Amino acid sequence: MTAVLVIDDDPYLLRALRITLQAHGYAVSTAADGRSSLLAARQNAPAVVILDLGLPDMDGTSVIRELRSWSEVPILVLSARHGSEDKVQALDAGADDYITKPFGLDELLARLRALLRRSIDPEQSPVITADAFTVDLGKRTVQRDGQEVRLTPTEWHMLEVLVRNPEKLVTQQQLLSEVWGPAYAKETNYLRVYMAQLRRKLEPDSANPRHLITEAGIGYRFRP
Amino acid sequence: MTAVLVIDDDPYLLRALRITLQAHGYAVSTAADGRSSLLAARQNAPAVVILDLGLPDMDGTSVIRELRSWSEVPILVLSARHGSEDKVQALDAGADDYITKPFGLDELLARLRALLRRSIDPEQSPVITADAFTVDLGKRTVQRDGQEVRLTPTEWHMLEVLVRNPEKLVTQQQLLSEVWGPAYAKETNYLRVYMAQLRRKLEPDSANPRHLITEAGIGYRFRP
DNA sequence: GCCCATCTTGACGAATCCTTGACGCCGATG
DNA sequence: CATCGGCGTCAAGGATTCGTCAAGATGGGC
Repeated sequence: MTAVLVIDDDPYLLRALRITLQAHGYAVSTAADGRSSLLAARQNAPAVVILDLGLPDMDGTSVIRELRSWSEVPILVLSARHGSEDKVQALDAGADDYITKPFGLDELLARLRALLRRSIDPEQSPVITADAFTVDLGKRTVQRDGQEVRLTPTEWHMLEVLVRNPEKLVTQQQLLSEVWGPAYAKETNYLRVYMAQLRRKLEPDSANPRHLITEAGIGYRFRP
Repeated sequence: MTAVLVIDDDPYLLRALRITLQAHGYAVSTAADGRSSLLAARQNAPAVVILDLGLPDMDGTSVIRELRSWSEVPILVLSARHGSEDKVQALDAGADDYITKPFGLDELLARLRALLRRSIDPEQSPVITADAFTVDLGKRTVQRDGQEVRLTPTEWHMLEVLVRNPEKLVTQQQLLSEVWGPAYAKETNYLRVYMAQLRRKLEPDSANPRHLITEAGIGYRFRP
């Protein structure tokens, strides 16, 4: 099921969107201000974000920029402001689409479909195999010996970053800022703890990892 | 230069778009009806298509569908019709965005940028080959005889400096200050130790190096 | 309010990497 | 022919980083 994060400070509109989206088969999570929305985006890793500009605590374009600094999730902006300037600002900050209020719900849904079509399609085969385990990026699941492995959100997020860059070295800073945020660049402890978790769950011999390789002093690498 | 195909049967709008787009650095080709536009799309392989609905010979959604049947190029639709139905139809047919007339040119340009941002695929990293080994600067890997060679951070850093300046002489001071910092200009010991390491790992005959050449008294040189 | 899963934090031996110094080789020089 | 400086080699130690574990802290669901 496709996960959508709706960010809006108007409880009525929020409720209407939640009901409509759920009726069309989306899994909906919500946030009412900029700060909590960034947190929610990190934890839920939604497939698409619907963002109402004019939040109480943060500038709209700031939210977009923060999101973009670590995520490529498609962003659809809602706004009451029709001016060209606002649109250009939001789009150039990293938004993918911009609808002005009032809008038709069917138009919103159609634009949502258009965005999702783009973001899922280019993933040729969202399934990555590493002979010991299989990662399905679309379904957000991992299998090992035909058995599904349960990962915590953070474990998954970290695995996803590595798996999306096969063979490529991902630096500790990249991982930390992707998963925990740019402010955590010094907490390399987290990496060690979670890498151990991942290896225990995924590697046949976690003492001699074959797919989740550490490059001492630099970062980690996923080898299919 | 980014190639844009503009499809519009209104010669004035067409001219305005051409001039604006060219002024912003795009290469513009045009078509005035459905049939010729499909031909143009095949021949020019544009990076993005701007399509005005309401062409004389074909239905707008038909053009989109035809295009989509063989191309994934982003499509931005212009239309005079504000109805939800038209938008939904176009978007579900495969369009990526939909603007209604009249529209601001800067909004059009911003939406164009948003579409193009999505479609640039992750470029493959530059690979440097030296017939005995290959260096992938993007993945940060070195291969020799198809086998991956593991380098320590310092080894890699030093190799990187040399490989980024093929055939060029890199002085000892340049190497030292790049890898260890400007304060280490006297520690030519390091260079000897690490150059030996690199040659042992990479050169077929480390006693007679063919790619990592010493220029006595001056520095080192990488020869592909 | 309690329980459970998850995340954070700190400490420890183990593994890896960097530094340092000694030694021999070679060509240049006097 | 003897000396000297620059280079390659090697290995030991010390410094840094990594893997591992387990005990709190946190937060959501009931």
